[in-house]
Amino acid sequence: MRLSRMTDYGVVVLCQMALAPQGAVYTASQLARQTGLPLPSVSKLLKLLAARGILRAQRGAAGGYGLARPAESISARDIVFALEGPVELTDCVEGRGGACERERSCSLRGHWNPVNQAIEEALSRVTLLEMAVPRAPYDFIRGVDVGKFRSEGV
Amino acid sequence: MRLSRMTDYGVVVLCQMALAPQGAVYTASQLARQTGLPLPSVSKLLKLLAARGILRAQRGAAGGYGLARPAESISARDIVFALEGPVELTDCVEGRGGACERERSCSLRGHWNPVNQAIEEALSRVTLLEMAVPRAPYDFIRGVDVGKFRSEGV
DNA sequence: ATAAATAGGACCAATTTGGTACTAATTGAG
DNA sequence: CTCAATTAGTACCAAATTGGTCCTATTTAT
Repeated sequence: MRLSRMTDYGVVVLCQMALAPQGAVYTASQLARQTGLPLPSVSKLLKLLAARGILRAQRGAAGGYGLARPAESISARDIVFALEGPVELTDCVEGRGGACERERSCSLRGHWNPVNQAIEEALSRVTLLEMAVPRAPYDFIRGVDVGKFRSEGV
Repeated sequence: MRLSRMTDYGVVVLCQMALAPQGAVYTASQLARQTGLPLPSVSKLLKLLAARGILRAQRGAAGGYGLARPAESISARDIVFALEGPVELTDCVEGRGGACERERSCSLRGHWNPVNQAIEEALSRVTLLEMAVPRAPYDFIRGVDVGKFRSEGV
């Protein structure tokens, strides 16, 4: 049970952006360099995130990408949704017309829904800012004050 | 964000078995016929579930598969674990030696863990019995008494 | 004008996945 | 004891998905 590598990349890239002051823009190549990820994939990723409203894109020379909202109001759920679509653990999800021809008679219909919802909730509770705050190697630092950290611009 | 089709099949097959009295055995072909799923896949599935201890296998003539434990003590987490391995949303999960060469310096390390755990919890809360209880088409029946339903052997 | 950047496709190679096929081992029944 | 039914195990194949590449168009600051 895994997320695609693209989603993983997405979080890495977004974390990088989350640590800059609001309004800063990064180019695709900057982000690829800083994260060590392959440029073409990062580029594709950024286009997608911009199309889904997570990022704001500025075209043209001196353009780039920036967060469309503050990092604390972007959740893991937003990112997963943007890059993988809705959480539907199986083909059989209620409220999708015609996916399964047995829908009308199927007695299993909808049984995964509570699990889907619980997972969405879990993803919603984690914000990008929380994911972006660096942890010291091997957890030497504990109880970091997120707000303080952020204002220091580290 | 999805489970593999095999896991989906697994739940369908297990639900079928959950509705029989404890100790009943089904052959692979019976289950394939009853569920309408392809026999070879069902067969492979059952072997796996038996190897992982979810099912108990009886070899030889008049053999077959039965639940190793009552349906109410098998969780969705057990099934997902058996068929897909541990919930690790990304490559970067703490406590897996050597998966990522940047582990020592990585500041993102472990940030998915809370999400992984929340998902495991969500899966653990749903039992096979709950998934197996038939729902009337379009939710005409509500508030089924699971225990009562079960003892009637429907 | 030009250069730097995003937008949007088409395309390809590698991996994963679902499905198939075959042989071996086990066991109940006649 | 023999046979037929059944699971166990393995190797393999085809199709789908995925990550990655490449090229062309569009936008925009200088």
